[in-house]
Amino acid sequence: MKKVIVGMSGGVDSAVAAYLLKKAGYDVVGVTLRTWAGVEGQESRCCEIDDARQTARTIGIPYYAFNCVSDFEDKVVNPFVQDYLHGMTPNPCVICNREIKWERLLYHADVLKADHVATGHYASVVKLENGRYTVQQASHYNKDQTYMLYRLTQDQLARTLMPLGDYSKQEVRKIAEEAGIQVASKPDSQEICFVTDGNYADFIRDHEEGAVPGEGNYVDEAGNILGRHKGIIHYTVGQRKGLGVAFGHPMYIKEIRADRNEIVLSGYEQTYCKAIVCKDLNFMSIPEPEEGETVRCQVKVRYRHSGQYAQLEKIGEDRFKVSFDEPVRFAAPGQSAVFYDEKNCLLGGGIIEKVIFS
RNA sequence: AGGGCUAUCGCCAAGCGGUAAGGCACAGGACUUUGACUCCUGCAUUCGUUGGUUCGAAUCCAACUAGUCCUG
Repeated sequence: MKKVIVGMSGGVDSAVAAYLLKKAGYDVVGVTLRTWAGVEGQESRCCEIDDARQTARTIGIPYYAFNCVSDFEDKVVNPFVQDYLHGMTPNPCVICNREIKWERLLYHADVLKADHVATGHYASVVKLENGRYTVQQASHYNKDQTYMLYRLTQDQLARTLMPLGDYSKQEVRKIAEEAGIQVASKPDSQEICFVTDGNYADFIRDHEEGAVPGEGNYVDEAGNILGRHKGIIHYTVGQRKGLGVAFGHPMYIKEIRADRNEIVLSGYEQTYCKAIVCKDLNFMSIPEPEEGETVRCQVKVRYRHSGQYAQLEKIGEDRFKVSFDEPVRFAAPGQSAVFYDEKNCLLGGGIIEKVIFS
């Protein structure tokens, strides 16, 4: 009998993943990675141990909770804070998946002599004819979570099971209900798991030893001063609300210039970009393209992006230029650009380093 | 002191004789394992004040008040 370690967050999805694997005949062990010790013992929404433990008991599987708070702090939280201080818009979940979740689950799988690890992501692991592993979008596109998984390595994928790829959220809740799982109707998680009150600026201030950048100017693209901002950590590219300045029409943050403590505001049309430069790449369905080679694919510059066709081109060491067929809006440095092939599988992805508007 | 200009929601702002656009902000809600975006809903019976002209005024006229600029 194959043994599998299921990462359980305390929510419905991972609970049903564990349940389905058990039903399919696997020797299932539930594991929760404790990533965050909030004030007054509040846990983050990615690791609610009490719910996970109760679910494991209901399903009838062994369960362990492991602490990885300091690891999470080092690899996810601190880089998140630093990115914000430098005017970028980090995407902690994609880092966490590779560096924490899979890394630690596989470690525990080895210790517990398990063959696989599994999660409750809405996506499917696929082995291709070229021998590589990739992740295919969920059949129910509106819950597809492949965007968050593009950084997983071949070694990680080789041992990964994702049982929920063909289920809809409604089906999952129904299965949970029928199995008597208590969290069947628990709300979906949302927002960054370790910023429990949704206030990033305060969180960053609390986690930064040094001074955080203060007030500065809003400027237009020509450099004219349009007003004052509260400090760059309060803003992100694409933001329209909460700017505190009024114009006759909507204004968006086009760019954050951390070095000059300036925020560039522009109208709707000016927020489109035609290309981006990515770094820190990871390739899945294909090996990393050579310099001079170009690859056609579809690219998402954010979770919930419908995607845009583009051409990839290696322009240097761990640097790729992504040229869009049609301009896209609100690509933000620090966010991830995720590439898909024609079969809706992950081709690869990287972190947006630079946005090219014209 | 004289002359010009302006006074419309907390803020910006359209309207130019026919019965108060829009944006920001704010309040709800939808969407969401990142940030943002987006989408619904609500938000001036009233246009500095007082009179007048008119079937009808924020829109025209007068006076007053306040702000602003120019001249002295």
